[in-house]
Amino acid sequence: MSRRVTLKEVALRSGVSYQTVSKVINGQVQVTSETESRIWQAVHDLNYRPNYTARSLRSQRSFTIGYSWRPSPPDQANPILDAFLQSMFHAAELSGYYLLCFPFHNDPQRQIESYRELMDTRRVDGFVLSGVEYNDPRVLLLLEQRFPFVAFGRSNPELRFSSIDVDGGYGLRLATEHLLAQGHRRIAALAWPEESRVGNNRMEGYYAAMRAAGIEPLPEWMRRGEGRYAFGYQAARELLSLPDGSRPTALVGLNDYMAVGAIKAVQDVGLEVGSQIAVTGFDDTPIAQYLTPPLTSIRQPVWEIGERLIQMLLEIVDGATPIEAEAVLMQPSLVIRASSQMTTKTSS
Amino acid sequence: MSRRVTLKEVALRSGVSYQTVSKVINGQVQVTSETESRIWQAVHDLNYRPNYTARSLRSQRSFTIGYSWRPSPPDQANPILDAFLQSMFHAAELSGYYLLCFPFHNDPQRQIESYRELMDTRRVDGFVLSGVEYNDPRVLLLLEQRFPFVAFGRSNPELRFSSIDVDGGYGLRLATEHLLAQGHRRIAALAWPEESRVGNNRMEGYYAAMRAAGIEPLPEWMRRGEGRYAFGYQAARELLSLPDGSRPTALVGLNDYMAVGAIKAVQDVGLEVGSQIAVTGFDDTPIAQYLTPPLTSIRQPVWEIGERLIQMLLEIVDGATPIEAEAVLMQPSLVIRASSQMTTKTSS
DNA sequence: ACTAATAATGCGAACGTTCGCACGAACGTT
DNA sequence: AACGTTCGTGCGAACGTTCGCATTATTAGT
Repeated sequence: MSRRVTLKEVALRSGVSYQTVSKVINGQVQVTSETESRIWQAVHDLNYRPNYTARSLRSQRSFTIGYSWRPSPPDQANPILDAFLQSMFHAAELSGYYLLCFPFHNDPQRQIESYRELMDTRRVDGFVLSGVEYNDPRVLLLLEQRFPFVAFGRSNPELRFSSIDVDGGYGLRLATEHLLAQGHRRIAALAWPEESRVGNNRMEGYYAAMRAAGIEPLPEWMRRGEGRYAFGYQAARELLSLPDGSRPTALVGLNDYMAVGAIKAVQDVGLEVGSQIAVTGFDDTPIAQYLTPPLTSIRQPVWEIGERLIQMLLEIVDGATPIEAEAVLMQPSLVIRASSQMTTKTSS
Repeated sequence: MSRRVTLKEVALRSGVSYQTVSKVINGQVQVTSETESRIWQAVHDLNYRPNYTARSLRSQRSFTIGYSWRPSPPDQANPILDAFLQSMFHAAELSGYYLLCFPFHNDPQRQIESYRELMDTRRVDGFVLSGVEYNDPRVLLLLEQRFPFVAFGRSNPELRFSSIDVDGGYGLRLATEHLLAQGHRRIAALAWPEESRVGNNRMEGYYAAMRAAGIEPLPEWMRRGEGRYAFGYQAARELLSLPDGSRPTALVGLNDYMAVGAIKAVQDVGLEVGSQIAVTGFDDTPIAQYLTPPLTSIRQPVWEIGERLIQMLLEIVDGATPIEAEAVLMQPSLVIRASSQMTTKTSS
């Protein structure tokens, strides 16, 4: 924690003014190749690195991106957090940026305060948002302040900002079509409440696939609730006790936790998952492949999302010209495992 | 992205010099209660917040803590990452600090370069390390440079630095004693390779508990390998095919993934987990409670660890007097579920 | 009323950069 | 030979704070 090498020392050692050293380092000026090499030599000898804070003060940029996310409850881990963060760190580092992470506050007032603080103190140059909701106060604040940000997920259509979202409808279409291809006709859904935009998006894919197959889903096949194990279990029990003609033979879950609950319910009533009742999830939670049977699920291109989000944000932050907001939609992929297959052959 | 309020504007509005405003805000000086209230009024009216960068440049502190961690493979998520990060964010925020997160590089050279960069550019005031290894290059670098840091986990005993670790030995003692209390006598272990300090720590608890019960574990009960599902499965199969007299009736896993693999192996040979063969894990991976049967596991006090790590680090960073390095050991707790109980009653 | 002490405030400098402009030297052009 | 150009480099200022000391206003002590 000792020495600090400054521009002046480099200048002294290479016999030019310190401002010239600065310009050479930033490639803003032509100098004799001789002086240039002297300067670089000195930089190297002294192991000089520009003081980030000073550079930042002068150039009015912090080279820092703020990110905060809603923590998952302890019994329901966020399966993509690690990869999502790492992908952003890597992409940011390539452009000389770092991520500043700050705590998530449930109180909207307090939460907004966090964002304001970071903006007003000029601590970050932009934000990445995730888990945006309809009329998200953060989005409203940042749009109003014209502060750069991008979001993982969409909000109200009339709010214009750059975002990337996973095409959940496409994901559910894949899952539903896969089940239809296995011969299923009565396919039920474990869904989220109606207020959930993400949930509604995903369900569209289910309806699209069903109707394309000429099937009009029965209203009782749609169960809405909190996306947790307990609800998945309960809903599946109810679905399995429907009368013979309407009892589903397959269940699509909007997340893995509900699907796992459903698997347990199927097994508890003495039916076999896969061969008799098919189940699919969403998110491809790591341990899902180690269940008995392994869970068919839908995987999001997390790494790519993180990278592109950062690239989009830095274009806004760095870019000379204002960027048109764009909403990118990415395609998830279906990972087929035993929980949705007639043959009990364990894949994976 | 518009206005920026500076000290000077506040000063103008309250009729004092901007330096005085600074001092009042930082409570470094006495002023008339009248001027004081005028100043605070102006601060409030203009919504003034000190520019972080300028403050940082002048005071030579970044109020930022660096943290980087090794990402988990996609099929083996880190169960405590989310809570660990959030706990640190909260603790840091209380003291006006934020966390700067940066990518993890596998190449040691490149990794060290990341730390050097952040130190030399004065971008962070200290680091939190996790996953430290014997002769960890990061530890050696930071000690040599006398740069403030704390670690989650221990390293060589002769390297003196502040750290918090979970008493894995205690955890395994709890698990083993629990199994002994259920009447088990032949208890095998799914362990990590001998080079693993964490693994060796944990195993000590197993041996302690066994010997305290007057049992000398057979060498063949100890299986070492990579801490993954596949190894757990394989090792359990081998253990279950030992001759009658030495075949274990219980398995302790050093993590949940091995335990889950073991559960599958037990079921595949037609035995019942819990009533016939008991299995325990380590980490209390969220989905472990939803397995069939739910997995008994060991839970680390993650939130407390994160908070205390930050407190320790800030004492070093903020403290006027140098702090004595201390190695704190925290006690994990046993979460008993059906996988280790004779009665098939599902707890959880 | 005069000085000494104390309280309240102001002032200049510094932190380490980047930025814009100015300046001299070398160059080619008329 | 005098001129405009370009090239290489230097200089002063600024970014918005904090810090130490100087200065003035106030109070108390004789």
